[in-house]
Amino acid sequence: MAGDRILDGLNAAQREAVTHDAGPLLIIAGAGTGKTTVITRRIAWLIARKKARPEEILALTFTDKAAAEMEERVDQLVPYGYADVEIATFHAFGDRLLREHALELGLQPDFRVLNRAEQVIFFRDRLFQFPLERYRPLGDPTKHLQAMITLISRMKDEDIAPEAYAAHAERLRALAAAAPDDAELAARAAQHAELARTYAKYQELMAASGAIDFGDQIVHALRLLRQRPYVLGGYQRRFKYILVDEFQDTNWAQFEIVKLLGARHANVAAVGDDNQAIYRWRGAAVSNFRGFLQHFPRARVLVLTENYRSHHRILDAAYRLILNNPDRLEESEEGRRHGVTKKLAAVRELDGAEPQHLHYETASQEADAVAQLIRERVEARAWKYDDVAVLVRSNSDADQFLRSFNLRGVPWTFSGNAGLYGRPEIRLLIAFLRAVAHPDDSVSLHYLALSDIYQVPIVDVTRCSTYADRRHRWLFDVFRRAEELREIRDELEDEGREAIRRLVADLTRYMELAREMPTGEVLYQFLVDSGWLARMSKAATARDEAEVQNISKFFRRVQDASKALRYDNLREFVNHLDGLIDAGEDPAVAEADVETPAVRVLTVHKAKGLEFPVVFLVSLVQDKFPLRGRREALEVPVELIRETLPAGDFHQQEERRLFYVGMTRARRELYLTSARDYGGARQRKVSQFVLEALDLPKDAARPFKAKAVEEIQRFAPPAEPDAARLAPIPPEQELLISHKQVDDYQTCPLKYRYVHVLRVPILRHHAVVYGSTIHKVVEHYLLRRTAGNYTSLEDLQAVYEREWDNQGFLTWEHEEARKAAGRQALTRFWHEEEAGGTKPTYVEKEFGFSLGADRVRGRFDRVDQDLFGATIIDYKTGDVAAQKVADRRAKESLQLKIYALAWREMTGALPQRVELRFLEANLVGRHTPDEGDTEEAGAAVEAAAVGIRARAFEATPSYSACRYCAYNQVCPFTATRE
DNA sequence: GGTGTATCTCTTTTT
DNA sequence: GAGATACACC
Repeated sequence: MAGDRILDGLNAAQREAVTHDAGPLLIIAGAGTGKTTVITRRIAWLIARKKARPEEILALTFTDKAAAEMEERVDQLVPYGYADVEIATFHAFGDRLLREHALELGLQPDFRVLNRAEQVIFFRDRLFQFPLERYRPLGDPTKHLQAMITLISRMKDEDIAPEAYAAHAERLRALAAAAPDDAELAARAAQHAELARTYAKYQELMAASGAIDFGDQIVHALRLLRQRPYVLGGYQRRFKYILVDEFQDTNWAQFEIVKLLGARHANVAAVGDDNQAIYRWRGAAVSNFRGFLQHFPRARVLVLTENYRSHHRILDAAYRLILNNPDRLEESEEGRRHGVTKKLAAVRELDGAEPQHLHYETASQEADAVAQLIRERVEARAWKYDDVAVLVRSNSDADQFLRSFNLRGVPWTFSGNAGLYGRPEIRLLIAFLRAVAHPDDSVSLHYLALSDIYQVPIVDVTRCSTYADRRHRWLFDVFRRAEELREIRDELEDEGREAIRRLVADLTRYMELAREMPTGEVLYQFLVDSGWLARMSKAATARDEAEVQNISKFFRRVQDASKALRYDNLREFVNHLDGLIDAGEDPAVAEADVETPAVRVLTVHKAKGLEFPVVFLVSLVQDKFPLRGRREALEVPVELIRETLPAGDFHQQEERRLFYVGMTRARRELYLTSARDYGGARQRKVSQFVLEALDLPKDAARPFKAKAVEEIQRFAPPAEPDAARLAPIPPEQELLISHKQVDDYQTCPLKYRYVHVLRVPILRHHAVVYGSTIHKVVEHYLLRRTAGNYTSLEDLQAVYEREWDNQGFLTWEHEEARKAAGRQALTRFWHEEEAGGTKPTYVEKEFGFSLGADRVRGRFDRVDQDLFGATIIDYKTGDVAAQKVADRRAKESLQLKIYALAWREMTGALPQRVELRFLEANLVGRHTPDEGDTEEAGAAVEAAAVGIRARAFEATPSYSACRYCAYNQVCPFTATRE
């Protein structure tokens, strides 16, 4: 009988686990101890011994991948091929329950499951239906949206219903009422009340539109089992045996489901390793381990410690590390009672080298040394490339290594989790789709025109953009009428003329096609016509191949997404895609071909469950690994959390477990590497985990030197296609420059080029549109006042109505709310001015002064003069919370520094004060400028002028610069991954 | 030891 | 651009 085969090769503890007859069972399976083997064989054993029929067994996992793998291994073991065992992820299982009982739960039977990006869109589309205030600021209504969605999702992990949250908020309100002096408590009560109402509203709206989210797949299923005893009874009778994989990753709600389903037979077997719990941040409750023993006090506990992966030197180091975590199961009361020990013993890899720590001077030396070592060892035939894995804590740590691998000719694959929409080939396709769907999207058209496919000379594109921008026309219209517009026609070279003609003809044709064809077909046609398809089919290099795979991945997404649309047409699709991108969707780039041997670079999280002969854990310095802990923007109130929270610094403990996971991936060799300098100003300390694992003294860092030449090579800027560089502006020629130009150049020279040189037209952001409307109204009032004319409040409001521009608002509710807020701010402004505001000396006063060969120009919103001197005032509409912030903004404003300099240049004296008047917040930021400010202003202007004259427009991407840049969708250097 | 300024980072991933 | 932290300075 098959029994022999099922127990073949198992050690004693494994055999016990597999053949455990009935009753609850907790299997604590350390890294590499054959966890999956035990589960799959146990399933096979239960069937072979007729303990249960296949359909009476339920096995729950976390990932689709794990479920698929388990299913395959069970199939191999169970002779008759009847794969009726219910092997599913928690979510898939919950989903099935819901679909079978949708009506009883008040759900539409064909409900849709929204992913994160779709949730964001759903919420944003209905943002103004939510009872929000504090968490929906009008200047940036979606500011807290992501945080609220995360909060709701965490609430579901913890099995906290909207009513429970509301009750908590109510308790806080009562407490606050009892303590009227505690302003902080009152604020907290109000915030939670707002969030609780929002959570309830979210559930209501989701139900009304027939949608659920991933969290609902668990909590609705839980509700079903709780509220419908006959449903619960049915499943309890059916599932005689339940197995849970990766038990340390279950959250509270998931364990509740397991408890309910297993209540009748109590044949629940959970398998996991508390030392490998690395998903606390998404709700995993390590305390479920202890919870299991409390819920099933008579549970059998088996500990697997025979490790089939690594040799003892690696295992000992990992154990030394993990001993530093106080909260381990083996230290707990329950753990002791059951004699849990987690010290792993090597049984296959008998001996090997101690894990090594390699420390370097700089990050690039570290990366280079790793690359070189791998190469040497491969050339010496000691390793193969695909024996080696480089594990990083954060995706961004991988860059340096990939660059070094390129330099040394080491083949690699990187499994990141994003970046598809950032690939140049995909950006181009998206730009194409946008240009066809929205002829007024000049940014995309601009990108398309300059692309390899159309190759319109940059001079010609710039000429057309500038023309379009000055006349407020679409770039597309200017292209289309290039032959008629004399200013354009006479200046175009033949080459440009032909390229533009081709571009316009193509786009027109695709617009026609898009009227009837689904998006996928339009895109396909473009790939054919542009010659890409032909090029793709003869992809020669690995790079080409990656490009092709990315394109086909995007293609599949296009087809998936168009299915979700009511009408599959290009416009709908592009709007949908823009929504998704805006909501943060960014699929991973295509996985590289696994057949070519290559070093695998991946995050430690992704490496969980995998093993490699050689492992490098890299960038091991404090604040990188362990990464500094960050709190969630909105947190589940601790009072509502039912699981026992771990004691002490649990962030650091989780990082340590993650490090443990990383170390225990290695079979034969483990290298821990670090460097002193990672590009910041500060020296970095070697990760405490390295010292703990290797039992090193605190000063164990030993620097190495790299060769200077290699250093220089690596810092060489990436080769940039030299786009018809124009001659610099000679020193004798005057350069006109404004504070906005200086500011843009400082932010990023390439942004400066987009805005002020190429003049790529963009849609203005609602906050900008709104700001300029308010500005105009204020200006109208002040000008009249200076001239001695009275303006009634009604007239002021009339001007406001007339000047109102509805560009860019999220929805009409947003527009209405903003408009009302503006009306209020203007009313207040009017009252204050009428009640005795000083009469302005100048309004909208132009200024200009020379700084060397440069001439700085601009315009003061308002200048008030009195006996003590001048006050320069600039009006703002932004959101400022406190006086301190307003003052700081005034103090740090480059604009005001330049204004102060201008005033001194023109009058000989510094203004006594500069002010930022925040109209909506009703705050005034004040600052007294000094020589330091004017010096700084002069230096900033000069630095920008030098760059602009030299036409130096290299991008300086950074998180903050790119985040709100209007060009981040088409800019090849953007630091945003969207 | 307290305060002000300089510096750094802005994860991890599944359903 | 915000928020946290490290460091310098008193």
